[in-house]
Amino acid sequence: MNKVKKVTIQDVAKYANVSVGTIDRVIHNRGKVSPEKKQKIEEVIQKLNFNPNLLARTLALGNRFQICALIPSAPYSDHYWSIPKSGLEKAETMYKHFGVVVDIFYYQLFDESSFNDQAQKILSQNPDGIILAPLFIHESQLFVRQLEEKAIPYVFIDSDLPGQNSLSYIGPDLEQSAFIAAKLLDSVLEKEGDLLMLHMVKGYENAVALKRIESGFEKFFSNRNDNPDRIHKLTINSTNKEAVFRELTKFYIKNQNIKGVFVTNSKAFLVSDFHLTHELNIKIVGYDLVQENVSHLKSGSIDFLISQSPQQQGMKAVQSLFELFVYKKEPEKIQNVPLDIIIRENVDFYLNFN
Amino acid sequence: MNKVKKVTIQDVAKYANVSVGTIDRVIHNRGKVSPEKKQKIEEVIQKLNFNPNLLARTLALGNRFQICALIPSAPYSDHYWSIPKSGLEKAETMYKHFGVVVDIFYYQLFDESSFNDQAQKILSQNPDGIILAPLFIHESQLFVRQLEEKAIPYVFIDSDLPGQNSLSYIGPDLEQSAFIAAKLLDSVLEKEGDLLMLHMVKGYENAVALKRIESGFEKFFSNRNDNPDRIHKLTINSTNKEAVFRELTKFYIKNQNIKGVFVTNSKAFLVSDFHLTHELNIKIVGYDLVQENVSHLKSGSIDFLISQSPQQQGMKAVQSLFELFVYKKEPEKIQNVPLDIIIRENVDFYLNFN
DNA sequence: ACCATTAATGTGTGCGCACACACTTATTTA
DNA sequence: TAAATAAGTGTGTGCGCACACATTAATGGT
Repeated sequence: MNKVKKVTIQDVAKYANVSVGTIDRVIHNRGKVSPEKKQKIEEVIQKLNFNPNLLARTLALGNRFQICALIPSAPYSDHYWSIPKSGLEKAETMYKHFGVVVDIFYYQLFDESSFNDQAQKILSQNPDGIILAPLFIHESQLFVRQLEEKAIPYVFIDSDLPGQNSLSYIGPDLEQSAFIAAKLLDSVLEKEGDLLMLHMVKGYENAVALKRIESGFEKFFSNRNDNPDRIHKLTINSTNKEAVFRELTKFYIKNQNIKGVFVTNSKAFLVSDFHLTHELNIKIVGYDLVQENVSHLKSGSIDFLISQSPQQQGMKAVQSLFELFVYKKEPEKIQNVPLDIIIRENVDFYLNFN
Repeated sequence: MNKVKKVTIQDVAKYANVSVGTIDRVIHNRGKVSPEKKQKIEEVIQKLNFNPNLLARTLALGNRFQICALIPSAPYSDHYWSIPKSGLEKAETMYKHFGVVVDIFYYQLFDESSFNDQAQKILSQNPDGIILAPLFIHESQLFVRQLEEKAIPYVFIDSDLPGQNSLSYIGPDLEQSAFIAAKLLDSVLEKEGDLLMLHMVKGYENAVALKRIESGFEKFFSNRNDNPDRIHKLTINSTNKEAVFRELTKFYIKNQNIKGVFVTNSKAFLVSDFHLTHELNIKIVGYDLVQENVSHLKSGSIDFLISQSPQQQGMKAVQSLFELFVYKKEPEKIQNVPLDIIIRENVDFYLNFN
């Protein structure tokens, strides 16, 4: 058994003929060390390849890093937001031994006041770092301003709020994701028929994000010099089934040559439902592995889903903050996650979140 | 600052009116504890939600877990095997604080004797766990037998060796991956033209694996009652460019209606090269994000690559062994990794291995 | 009734580190 | 010249746990 005996601070001390206290001073440059010894010690550290034992350090310091996350609540299991949440939790169990605590606060998806309430609660806790899904632009900006006053670092997940001093944005490249959606739709369409890009919004959505998506989608076709009239856009101000059905009916009656739909949120299953009830053979590309989408994908009524590694987003967010706390390591300002292309045949591999 | 004071063994002791030694006995059931106290203590542990501090435990035990990995060497950077390797290393830095050491041993891809040499070296180290890429079936079986004699747990990555007592297999579902390849090829082919499934082997490959791939590929078309004559198979006993070109020339002259090729190893770029030099417009689906494949994908001469999360394989392997060591937790016997569908538009997101 | 077992419990030490504190010398200052 | 100050060092304690060992209480045999 080759016990790769770890080099300890004691070893360094013995080797350099000083006490551990002096080593400690050098490591943390607290001064009060004669230049000669300092240099000697630094050499010894090099030679012995000494690395402080993070375990012992954490134990001795007893430091706790409180990370607060502010994300939408998942009203039911299998809801989209339960996945980033599971990523946060997974990362917490990973890092909890190093004193990391992740407290998750939830706001209601269409209720800014709940956002503000929770934000204030978080502020009163004086956490060491924040993970924020800034779905409400204005409220998020206000919150972020307060964080900056308190010098609390924060990362965005899921969607970005450019122009802020966030430590990092961890999420999809939206424009590229729409470009991919376009390509996928095109690949199943035999190069003919019209296309619909369908937004469903409730008025609070990030308009910049939608613009990016539109631009990515259109870019694919303009790159090919396609006829721009092929692409239709429809915005429905609701995610309510009846409302969506009503609007879709109206639209499809006027536009009978639609062969493919790109649904720009996670509600592709609603459109799929509509197609099924009206026996329309129209292809669908959507976002996110929410339960309804998955079952429509498996039954073949949705063709592609684009998944933006939601679990990884949660994990990376915690990881980025942890590394900042412990190693003073600044993460990349933008961390784009993989855009997974999901079809019926590979969906199962993406579904197990232990 | 809400210091979420962690519950320690001391707290439990005080609360239960016993000494820490008794708590310790209960936790590790070393016996010698009166039933009443035992029950009392267990209740207190529940009530206070006591969780042993893994840091302190690791520090106190001073245990080191040596994991040896035996994988093919990566002759150049960007080689396929550098990715699982990076996964192993990433996991090591993650778990090194808990005493995990991952020693990687390399064998030459087409040299069984190098495999045996390294295997013996590993055995002489008496490691606590093994990660093995069992590309050489016979030699791997021999190695595994020796591991079992020594009761050293082992996991397979990349390819499975069914019928062995491995702790886990961490890798792709090959059959499904070929099924996906078929679907992708089909989706870009406008439902006509012949298909080629191309093996390149050097005689040492896992025949069972190839059978699985064939079966998955064929299943897709037979599910649709396609004409089986559409599918051609070719096996080239080399990965040498000249040899491959020669054999492909021979084949394409005889089979002029081929519209798509599925390359069953990571050498799709060779076929792509061939198509480019001979100006053939034939679609390609292949495996793995090796550097040459990526550049052909980006230039458009390869259409799809299927990636089998190589980095995750390395990470999960270490993780599985770690959890076995520390938590006595047996992993799933088969851990299939995601089969990522890679196209030009999303490849970049999969390429950064910090 | 005595000592020898055995069961049940408590105590002390070290893992590697950070940090407060104590201790030396040399250098000022009153 | 004594005392205060500073620069450079060493020592001791605790973080939470595991484990060897010391101690006490309960039971047995003769």
